[in-house]
Amino acid sequence: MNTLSYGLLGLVARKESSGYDLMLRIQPFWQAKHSQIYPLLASMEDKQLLSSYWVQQNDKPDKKIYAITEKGLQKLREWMYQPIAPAVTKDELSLRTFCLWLAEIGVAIDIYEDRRSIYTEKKRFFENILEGIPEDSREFGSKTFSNYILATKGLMLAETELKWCDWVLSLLKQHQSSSSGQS
Amino acid sequence: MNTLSYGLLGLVARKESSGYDLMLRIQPFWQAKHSQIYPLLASMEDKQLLSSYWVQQNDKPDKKIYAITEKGLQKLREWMYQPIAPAVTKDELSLRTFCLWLAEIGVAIDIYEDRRSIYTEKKRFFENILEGIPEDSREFGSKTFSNYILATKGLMLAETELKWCDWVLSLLKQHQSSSSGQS
DNA sequence: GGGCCCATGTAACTTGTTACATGATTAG
DNA sequence: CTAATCATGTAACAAGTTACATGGGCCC
Repeated sequence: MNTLSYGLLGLVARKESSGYDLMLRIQPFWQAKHSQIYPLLASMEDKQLLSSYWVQQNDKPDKKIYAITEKGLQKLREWMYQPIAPAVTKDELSLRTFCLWLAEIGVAIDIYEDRRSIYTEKKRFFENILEGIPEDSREFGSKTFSNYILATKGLMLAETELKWCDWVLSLLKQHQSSSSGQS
Repeated sequence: MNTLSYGLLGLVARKESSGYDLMLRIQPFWQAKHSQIYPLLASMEDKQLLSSYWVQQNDKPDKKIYAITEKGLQKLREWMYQPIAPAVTKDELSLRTFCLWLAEIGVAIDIYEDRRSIYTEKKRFFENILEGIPEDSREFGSKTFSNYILATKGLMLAETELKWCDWVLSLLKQHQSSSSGQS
């Protein structure tokens, strides 16, 4: 069982869901495609950690709902006592930043403005989630406590990234104006 | 050519380096093992984007230093005009947080305290880097400008993660004391 | 004497991506 | 009429990890 499998198991444990829905809900924390998720769910069903049933829908394709089994819940509880792997971040922007010295300043500004708008959107995304969590669902012990603290983290990080973009842009624009007319 | 290859090319372009050194320097921005990096460097040499020579050392194993070629530099410049992929983050802690409702509060506290000390260390790491960058090496155009803005970002993010851990811990401890004696 | 750092490399495996395959409904 | 969303799945490939392999110097 890999980490993603446990993540899916954890989501199903809180609320039975379709593979498609799990794929969407796990995105903010673990970017995985449906083509990776569907086979994992199937193999967890083979191992009897999950059970499933089909739900017919009109106007939409039918969906397969997964629920956690007692065995799956047991497996999840054990997982809670295992050591936690450090976070892995892979951001092409950082690698691109290594090479900023060989780009024109206009290109550099475009790069960080693009990133700025991505994080503005991300900030809004987490703000919306937080607005949807009522005060009485924010205490430890409730299943939504996780949502509350994770959305808060997402928001805080998005704000920090935004602040950084603004700061970088201010440095770049300052340089641009101070050296205007020199080229 | 994948993203990691361009990242390595970008580092070599700023300073010729051994594979081992590149492996260490790229860690904060792209976690890759030496077993992935060495073959990539070899294949880039095959494509004549890099050249190499051996340096003999006493007391340490000999090392192979890579330098960028004109063709490699050309390739890097082209890369600067390509679209940038969004950041990918995979943090087991987030997935573990989904399942907090089925853990005891003591276990939860341990988890976030562990993470707290990791980010305290990370903060120090970036602070040290920043201290090593003199004022006059912080302007756009210099190769160290990248180091300056990336280290600043690393520091800002580490501080945010730290603040979040502290906040989560305060919620957990508050809950712990308010419900003490109830179990 | 045990373990870490330096330094390079390969082999076997797992994880993750892209592309293929299907198809109805809805919004612009 | 074009694209997106919902919904599931597989096949081929690329990316990344773990383990194997070697070996001197240094610190405790």
